[in-house]
Amino acid sequence: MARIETTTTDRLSRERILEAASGIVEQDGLESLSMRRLAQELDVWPMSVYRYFRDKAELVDAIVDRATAEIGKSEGAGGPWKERLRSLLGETRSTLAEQPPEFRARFAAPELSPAAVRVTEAGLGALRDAGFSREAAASGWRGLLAYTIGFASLKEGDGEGFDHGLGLLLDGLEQERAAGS
Amino acid sequence: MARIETTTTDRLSRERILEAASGIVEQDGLESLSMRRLAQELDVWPMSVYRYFRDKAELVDAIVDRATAEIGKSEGAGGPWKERLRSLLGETRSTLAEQPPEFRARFAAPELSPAAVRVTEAGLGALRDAGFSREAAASGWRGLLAYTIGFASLKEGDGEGFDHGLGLLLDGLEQERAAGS
DNA sequence: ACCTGAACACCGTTCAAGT
DNA sequence: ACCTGAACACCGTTCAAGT
Repeated sequence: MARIETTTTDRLSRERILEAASGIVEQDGLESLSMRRLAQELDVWPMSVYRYFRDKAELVDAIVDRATAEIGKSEGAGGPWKERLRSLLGETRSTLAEQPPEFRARFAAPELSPAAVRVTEAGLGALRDAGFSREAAASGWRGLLAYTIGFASLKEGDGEGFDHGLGLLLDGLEQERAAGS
Repeated sequence: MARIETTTTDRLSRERILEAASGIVEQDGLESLSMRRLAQELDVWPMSVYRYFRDKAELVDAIVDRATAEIGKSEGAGGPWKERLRSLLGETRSTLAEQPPEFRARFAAPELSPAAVRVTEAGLGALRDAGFSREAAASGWRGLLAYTIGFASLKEGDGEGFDHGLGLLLDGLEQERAAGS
């Protein structure tokens, strides 16, 4: 049996840094994330992290992207449009609800988050497929996204009541489309 | 002409501290607010602020309360219920839109903010007056508040489209009430 | 008793000094 | 050229020393 070199700490990498950083945020909140504590948890010099991330802001950006990376990945183009939107926004709500408020705020400025861009494209696609004009789709999506982000912010309850209000919005949009307004 | 004692700095007070702190947040954002900078701006020793606020968290609480203090103050009990809610939520949205995301997050945990409590009471009152059951009013309010907070979070545009989606929710709730569900 | 300000235990980041 | 770690310019807050 050859002696095995057990370097308990693997080589540093963006992925390993992000994993540790996400763990800190999940456990103790964003305000507990410091470059120094992160480095300590990785058993690395504080400055080593700066090889992989320009500064703390870039690191936080990457954490948010990672936390929201799965949203909207599984959405196909098939099925009734209301079901597609229910599924897309339900997934968005439940994922955002787990994140700190600062993370949710990024979804409201879609250009800052790849996931927000993807979700918006999927949502607009569903509305366009359903026959909404470009303007109606954009306006409708704005309301649906606002409702979803807001509900994710509500501290009390899980997603209770989310589907109900979402149904009101979707039915209302459907009625408007039928009326051709 | 008697010599006038021009102590350029008035006596320190909660109000004076809050004014200066709010100014810093408005100008440079919440992350720029530090006890040390605040004291410097007030031309006071850093520790003097601690006479009026236990710690920074209590100070920030007070800033949020101050920033949202006017919401829902002018709402009477008269007029059509949908108009009452439009006015209440419109005011809520425009006020929250000016605040940093961390401030908005407090509205989602109403027990933390006197203003959120007041707005929720006013909103529930309007729904109850309109004939909604306690359960229907609570559920409906949850959706309306979520929509409003979410819309306030959207970075692009002012309140454009807010009334439209709000109308869909209100009309939907009205239809449900009529159907007696 | 009150006020002061030094001190403690932190930050993010720069940069000179070492290899 | 790379890596290190001392140093800089900050934090919030405690607390001993002065009045």
